[in-house]
Amino acid sequence: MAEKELHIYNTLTRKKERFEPLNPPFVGMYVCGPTVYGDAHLGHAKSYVSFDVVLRYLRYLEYKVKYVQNITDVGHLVGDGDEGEDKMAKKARIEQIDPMQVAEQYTFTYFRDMDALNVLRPDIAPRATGHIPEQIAMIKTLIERGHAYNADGNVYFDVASDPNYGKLSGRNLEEAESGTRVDVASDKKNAADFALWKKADDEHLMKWDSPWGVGYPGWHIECSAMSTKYLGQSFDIHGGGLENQFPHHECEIAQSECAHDAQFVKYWMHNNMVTLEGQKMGKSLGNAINLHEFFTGDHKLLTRAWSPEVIRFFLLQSHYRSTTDFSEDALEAAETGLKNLHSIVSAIEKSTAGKGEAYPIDNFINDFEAVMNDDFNSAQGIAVVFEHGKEIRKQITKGSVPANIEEVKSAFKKVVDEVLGIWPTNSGGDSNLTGGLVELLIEIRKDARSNKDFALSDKIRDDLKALGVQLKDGKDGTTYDLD
RNA sequence: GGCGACAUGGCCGAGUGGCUAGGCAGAGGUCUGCAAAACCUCGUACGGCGGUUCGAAUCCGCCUGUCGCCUCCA
Repeated sequence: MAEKELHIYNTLTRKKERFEPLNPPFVGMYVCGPTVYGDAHLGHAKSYVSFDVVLRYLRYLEYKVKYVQNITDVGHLVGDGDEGEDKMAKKARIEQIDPMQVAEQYTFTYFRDMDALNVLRPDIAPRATGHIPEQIAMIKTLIERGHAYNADGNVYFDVASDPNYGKLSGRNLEEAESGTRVDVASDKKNAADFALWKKADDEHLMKWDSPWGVGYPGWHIECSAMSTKYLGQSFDIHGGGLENQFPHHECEIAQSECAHDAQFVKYWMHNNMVTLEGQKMGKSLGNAINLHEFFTGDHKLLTRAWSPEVIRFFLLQSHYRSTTDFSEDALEAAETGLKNLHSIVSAIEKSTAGKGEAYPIDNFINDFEAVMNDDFNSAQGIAVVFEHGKEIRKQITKGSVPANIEEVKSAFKKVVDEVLGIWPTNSGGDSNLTGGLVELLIEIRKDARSNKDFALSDKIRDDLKALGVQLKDGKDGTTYDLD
């Protein structure tokens, strides 16, 4: 389907909808960020690479996007036996440091790994602990409006007061209760009520004063408070992992819409999960491979290192709403494919002074936009790049560089670099020392070959190959690719 | 138990009521001093059983299988 307008699959309506921002050309976009108590893993990569392409494509379409992604640095309750101990505190106890050190350390590694994946930084990365007053204010409003109640220092959202509760996840309260595996806290009016503020005991490390006593905020309220602060009571896009649809996003909607009388978010987007041998990869399952371990190869399930570029390309080859099943075989195929793509890009980049037939570059742009307009189909976007790229390279190899080669270059730069973010990082060898040296060796090899000194010419070829420089003999001389 | 996804050629992975996805791997060929690269050609896939239709892998039903959410998690 060739879409001229951007369409987004909206989890709220379970349909693809034409994208119409609330205040064009401005777009407010919020994506749930990480809880910083451990290194980012492949699952984080899938989510943030997916939304990175959403962001980049919106900017490509010339929307003025304000992109907010929170950092959750308040711990929430762990699921196992450590009743009442939160993640940040647990990690801090294990490592014998202050919880804020834990947060700071993993915030650093999070951005380090995302930078490596070429994920653009959010415009604003607000921290939950930096927005306690905003969260308290919102809770007060909810109490005043009769949507929340204080039970001896624990403040709960009163789910029964919100007739729309469940509209995102398609649940109703009766069903949620009958099958629940959660022990119901005794001070709740309703099993589905969720905490806005929790009372802290003496041992609790992260706690703040509030109108309801010393405590700490519930998990969901930070996203409502911070998105409202930076994007307003209503904004365009809210993204996150599918597993957050319920309860997290459902609760965000309830809190925000009951506090503000305005539609919270227009388009809800959820990325699917990464699986490892068919099983969900997650921190709590202990089968998550950290991104840093991928980059270094230092993990018992990995046979070698995998570059961030390959990880990004691998992820973009599937749709964000499909699960991505990880295997090293699949990564290896992606690696070879990416290398080929880079070879195509570099053949185009190196071409100048086109005198051949002009390439219909509008077709490339139209094809690319058509698939991206269909809910950001990066997998098809990559296919479009291959199809047109190979066609153009064919012309170039035949010695008929398109007359509009500069236009071709800028189109590829926009699509492959600006939107997809998979531009070769080390391709521009022509003007630097490496490029000069390789060209020199190519000259020497050429002479050796005309003298039939194949021992020398093969040595040059093989040794360069070992250094990651691939020579390619063509009709009009020899070119090269860097690994 | 409730809710929801998905099952595509050797592998990964898009998509669609009739027309080529793409990548990886593989086969043959052109080129080459030999290779590599590039280029040309090739596989005619869509879980099973019914149904709707002129026509379904694409729509409907049932079945089987896998997975996710219902609890912190991207």
